[in-house]
Amino acid sequence: MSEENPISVAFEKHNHDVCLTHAMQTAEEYCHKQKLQLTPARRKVLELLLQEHRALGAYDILDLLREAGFNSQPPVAYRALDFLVENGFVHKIERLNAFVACALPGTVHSPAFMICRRCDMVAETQSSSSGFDLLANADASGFKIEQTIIEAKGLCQTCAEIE
Amino acid sequence: MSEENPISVAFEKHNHDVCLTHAMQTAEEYCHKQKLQLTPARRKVLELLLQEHRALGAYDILDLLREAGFNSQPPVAYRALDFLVENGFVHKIERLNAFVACALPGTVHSPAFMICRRCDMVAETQSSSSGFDLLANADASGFKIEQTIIEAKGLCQTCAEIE
DNA sequence: ACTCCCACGTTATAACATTACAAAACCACG
DNA sequence: CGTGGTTTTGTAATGTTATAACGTGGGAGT
Repeated sequence: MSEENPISVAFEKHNHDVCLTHAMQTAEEYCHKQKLQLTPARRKVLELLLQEHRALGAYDILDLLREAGFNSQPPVAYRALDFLVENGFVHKIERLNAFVACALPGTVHSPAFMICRRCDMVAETQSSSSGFDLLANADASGFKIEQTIIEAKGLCQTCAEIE
Repeated sequence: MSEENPISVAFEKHNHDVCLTHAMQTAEEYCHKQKLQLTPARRKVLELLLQEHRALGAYDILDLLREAGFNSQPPVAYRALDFLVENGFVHKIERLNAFVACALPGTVHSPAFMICRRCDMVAETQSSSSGFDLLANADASGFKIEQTIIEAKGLCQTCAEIE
């Protein structure tokens, strides 16, 4: 299980408990090392995203937080999400205005996402940072890229079979 | 989004009148061929985006429409934008929740964008659709990509010099 | 104990987007 | 023509996503 291929892990069956535990541990350690506070709200939001294993809107998260006894004003969720995104534990999916737990926490990576338009499943994959035109053009125009988002919309295998 | 910005010049100087006229002509012809209606509101929105030559939010567009004597309820802008996006005359920049006129109207292309975080300038470029990992992974997992968005955030040359 | 920083509590509001339904304009074809 | 279906628009209301602003409290270092 720990040898799971990172590619499209979301589209394959696997043990959530294990990946949740592992991801939380990674986050703990990272925060400890960096002297960052993984406060209850932040921890809970990360847990929720890992548990759900899909993209959640900020207000979905807010609802879940409320159920868990947390405060439920929007800033509560957004602050936690900002923290988690900043530190690479969570990614924002711009197309969906939603958030998803990182599949490879604790590693520097340049993610790309495949988003099923039918079931809203989000799978994280790696984008190579070399060999495509965007970077070459950026270079030529003097643009300094700091971060690139890549989001592919389409149909996951399951939904493609259904349609 | 509705903020006026002095640095909002393209990364390269060029004659807006010419590109506006050309783009409008292209749109006219395309719509005529496809039996699509380039109605006054749709035409005006496209003109506005070409004129401004930067990304505008839907409500910015709405304001400009109002100034031009059009109706100003949100659906007016969103309907026009939907039409223009569907037909490839305008692209949506997901990161900014904003819209920008296509730099290559009338051609099938897979755009990528460079977005300056300082001046919100948006430059369109081409993304090669081959040779990067996303597609390979998608293929391997059975995901059928229909559309990919690529948005790079960073600093344009001008802003990089200022900072 | 003081103070600085960070995180949180809370209210309010801004910004972005859609639903729903009625009316009007357009257009194909008999 | 005219009439029926399709597309577009008018309009009100509402839904969804995100941030501003300002005050409070708690822990670390001095």
